[in-house]
Amino acid sequence: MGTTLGAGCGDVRGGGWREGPQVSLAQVSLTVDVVALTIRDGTLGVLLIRRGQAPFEGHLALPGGFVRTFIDDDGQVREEDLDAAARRELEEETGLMAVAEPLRGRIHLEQLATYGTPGRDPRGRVVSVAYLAFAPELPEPRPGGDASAVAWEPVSGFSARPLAFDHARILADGLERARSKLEYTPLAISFLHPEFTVPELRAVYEAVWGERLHAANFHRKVLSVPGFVESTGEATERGGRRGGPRARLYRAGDARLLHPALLRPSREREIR
Amino acid sequence: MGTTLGAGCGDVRGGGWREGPQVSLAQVSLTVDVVALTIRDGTLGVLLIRRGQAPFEGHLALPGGFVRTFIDDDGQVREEDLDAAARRELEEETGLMAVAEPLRGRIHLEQLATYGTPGRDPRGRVVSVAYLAFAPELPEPRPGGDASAVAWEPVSGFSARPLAFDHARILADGLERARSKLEYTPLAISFLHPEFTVPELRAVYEAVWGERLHAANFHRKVLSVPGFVESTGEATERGGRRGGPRARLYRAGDARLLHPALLRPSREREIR
DNA sequence: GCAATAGTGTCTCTTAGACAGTATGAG
DNA sequence: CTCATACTGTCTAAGAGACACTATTGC
Repeated sequence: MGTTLGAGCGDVRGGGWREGPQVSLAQVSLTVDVVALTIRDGTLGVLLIRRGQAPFEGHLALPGGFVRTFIDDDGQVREEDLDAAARRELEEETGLMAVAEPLRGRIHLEQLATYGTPGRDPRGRVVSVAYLAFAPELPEPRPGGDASAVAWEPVSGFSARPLAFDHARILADGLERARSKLEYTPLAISFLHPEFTVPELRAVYEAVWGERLHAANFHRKVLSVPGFVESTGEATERGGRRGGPRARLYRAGDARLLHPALLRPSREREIR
Repeated sequence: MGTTLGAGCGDVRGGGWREGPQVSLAQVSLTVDVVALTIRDGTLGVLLIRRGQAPFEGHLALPGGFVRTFIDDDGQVREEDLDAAARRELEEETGLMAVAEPLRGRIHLEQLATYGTPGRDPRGRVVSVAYLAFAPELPEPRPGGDASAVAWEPVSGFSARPLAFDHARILADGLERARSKLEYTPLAISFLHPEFTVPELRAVYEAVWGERLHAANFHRKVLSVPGFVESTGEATERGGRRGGPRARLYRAGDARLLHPALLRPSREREIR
């Protein structure tokens, strides 16, 4: 129990609480953790670090860290926004900012959920705001911050190696959110470069959902959803690795929601 | 700027941050705020309190308050879970616990999102975890905690009276989440008593979505979605207020997701 | 009786998904 | 050439939504 638990500090507001144990307002440490997903070699990968210090030293974990308060030279307090903290941790701890500067802003980042179960962090009361990031294929990251190593790991095998803190739960929630968002938003395109083919888009869906899709129906479906993709008029320079015609190129359309949605074939099994 | 901003406290972890301003780990105050929705007289209502003290004294606000740390008589620190804090604030600040004890556990409560923009609370760095609650029609609440008044307000008019803090934004996010969840989950049933009729269920959808639905098609659709509702074999004692046959009674089925989903008719307009 | 409502029948249009089939290009 | 692949055609079954219609109740 290292940090100040805030017992007795904070401005206590009057009235309304009951007899019984002494009560104080919780001052908590706030962290952000990022579930960053990408597609590498046709499989879904998540960015994991190996922790360089206690607690959970040597364990795999999601990139993340404490939200900060900056104190400028003139004494002005500058607080960090949660979204900014998530983006900073992702860039800093993985070297992505240095390695892939032109990709800044092309990484989709959204808040996932907040985890505050007492005891989730042995250092004391630490509440974590988790974020979900979708990134196009990126170069190998480089460790920074308190990470001793960092790498894209296939999500299929993550359960084999337990993660630090409650990060396995956060990752599971992030994966479910990602799988669900692919159904009714065009976010799959966030995994791709600005110009892409329909088969590449299908590969994203197959990797995230973990199942094969019917190529012909997927193709027609994608083109029939208004605003999903927009033709560039161009085609790839060469055919696929094993031959075939050159695929046409598309870019993102202006739709923010897909209607009708692309539903997962296996949905029926999760209904009850 | 009342509360301790945590500058300089907390266990600083080594390495990795850049030159420039002095940096410290943020110790924040943590609050929960609840967007509690119900259907009253066929219209969607949200539970609002009138704040009894500064800041925003006299303004309307969502029920909520600080997450607490309890210190038992033997000095043991007992931290409060976020979900528990949300439920406690909802019950305490509105008197619902005393008024409607048998309804505890019948109120659906889920985490909505976390709001931590610097400056959102004039008292300092206060981060709020917002929750969304669906409740069946409840008796009038009674003020408690730091609320000087509390009431169910129709959501249609909330924008006329600005809410404290960033609660208007939180309410808007909660409404959108609720509207969306009705499409693909059976949560509309959370607004109803254990036995209900299809027209009552339709009234929930109409109130939350704010649009009239086609009664005949809605009826057939609800009965055709596997596991949505389950017949009790009974019917209401009397017909509607203006006549008509007695409606059959149903209870919740075992589905956790609706497939196929019930889509909002007006969805097309929000797509781009 | 009249008006409102619960619930069913049925028709049309759209969509999902299966399958067949053609054209293209790497090796 | 062979074979995988991009893409199109077409058929079937299911669902969404519109409309007509019957049955039942309060007044």
